[in-house]
Amino acid sequence: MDYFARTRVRDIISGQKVDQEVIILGWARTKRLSKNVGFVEINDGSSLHNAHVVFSPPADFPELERIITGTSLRVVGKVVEVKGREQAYEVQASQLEIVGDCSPDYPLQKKRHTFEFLRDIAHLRPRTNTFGVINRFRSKLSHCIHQYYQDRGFYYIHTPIITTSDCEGAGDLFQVTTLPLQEIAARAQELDLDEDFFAEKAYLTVSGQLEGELMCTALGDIYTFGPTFRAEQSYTSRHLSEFWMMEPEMAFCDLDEMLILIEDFLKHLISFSLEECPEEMGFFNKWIDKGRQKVLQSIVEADFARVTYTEAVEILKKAGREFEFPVGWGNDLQSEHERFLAEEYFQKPVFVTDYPREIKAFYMRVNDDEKTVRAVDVLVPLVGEIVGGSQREERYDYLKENMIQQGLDIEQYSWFLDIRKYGTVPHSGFGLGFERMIMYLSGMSNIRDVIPFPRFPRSARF
RNA sequence: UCCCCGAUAGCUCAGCCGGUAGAGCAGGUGGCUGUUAACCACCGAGUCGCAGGUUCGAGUCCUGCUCGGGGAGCCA
Repeated sequence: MDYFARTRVRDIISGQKVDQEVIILGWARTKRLSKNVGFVEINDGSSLHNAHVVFSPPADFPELERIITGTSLRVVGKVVEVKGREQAYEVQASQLEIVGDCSPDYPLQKKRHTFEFLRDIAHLRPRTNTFGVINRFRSKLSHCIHQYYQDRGFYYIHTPIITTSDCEGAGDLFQVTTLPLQEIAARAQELDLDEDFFAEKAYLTVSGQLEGELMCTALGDIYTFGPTFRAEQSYTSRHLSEFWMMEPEMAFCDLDEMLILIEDFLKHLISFSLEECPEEMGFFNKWIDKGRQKVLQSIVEADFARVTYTEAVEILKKAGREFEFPVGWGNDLQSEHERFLAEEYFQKPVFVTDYPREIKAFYMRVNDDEKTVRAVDVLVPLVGEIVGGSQREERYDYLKENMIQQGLDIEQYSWFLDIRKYGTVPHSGFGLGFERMIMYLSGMSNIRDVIPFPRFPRSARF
């Protein structure tokens, strides 16, 4: 092929190649033919926009007949500037070659499809405008996250996917096993864990946090960014069984210092999107959520709201409205409460800190009041909880007591306790749900449409 | 796991008080025009999600199941 010789569509429509001959390798999105002139729009994945290729006269290009939406093509032609058209540049074709015919039953058409339909053809939906934009945006935002932390002296740590910690405090786990379960079940035998691959129960990770904590006591500032697995039976528009989470962990950092980092980080992601991804954000603003850009712009310019859990409860009590779930100190905040705080009361991202000890995980640092812990959730309109984090309990005795109270196997977590035994330091960390961040930035309302291959209960195709 | 809504052509949908199936788009054929979600004409296309039930008769009413959507819980 002409892999190295070809010109990407992105570079053609930006005008870089005007008056030059180019080779385009891509897929037909739409074709319009008439007697004297014909048009084929070609997309090669490098941009939302298509290259407009002109065939004049169409009779000179018999292959045109075979082109339907989806056909893969090789085109040679000259880039010309045009006036008074939607597109600023076109390609006057001199050669046309069909690389791969497209069967007429191709499901994608030159019109809008519902996201529900596209989920059923997740192998083809990357070729649509929306998913092209989403996937390019995911890539850019991933890079941005790495850049942000690398620039600040954080190290990227690859924490394990397979773990034997069965209670990281974050929900149900997928068990990993090589035992022949069907045979064992057929013979009604007992499972012998000693025969299993790791000779003990193993799971897919629900968080890299515990390993992150220990790495930060060696490297200072670290972050993880990888897949995370939750086996809950969640059927909602904001939960996945497999999702990507970004988790920094900072030694010698308390909660208040971390809040400064979180706010700066989230604003950085927003600024990056607005400034460096105009094509994507323009698309979202036009087709997905009108007014998205304005909302994001206002977030960058204002401070996030900050309340303690106790203050939040007071606000909810005074809200003067009936909630389905009762508001009371000691109860966890329900979705409706979080939505009220973020969408109605503050109308911007809000930090909620210092939750009751009983409703939070064992590793969170206990406050002097002995009733609350140094936890933080960041709630945003539309998505809900986008960040969850805490200052970690760095005092050996407190941590051990918390673990016993919450019924953890001390023996299994001895390595986690050791960190507090050998030169312990205050440290803090949080987790950012990558897909939820994409939702927030794009305005996409279903998390299954912001990840290429969504996994959720009863669904792991493609 | 619980609550609500839905499933009709490849896609998006209409189909009234139960009477035997329709439109746009897509595909095919022809025409026309520097077209741009192109346009015009014609053509083919359906086990009305599945299984029962009520009825002379069910896309339409009832029950169960499957799948999809929205919400709750869990959380990122």
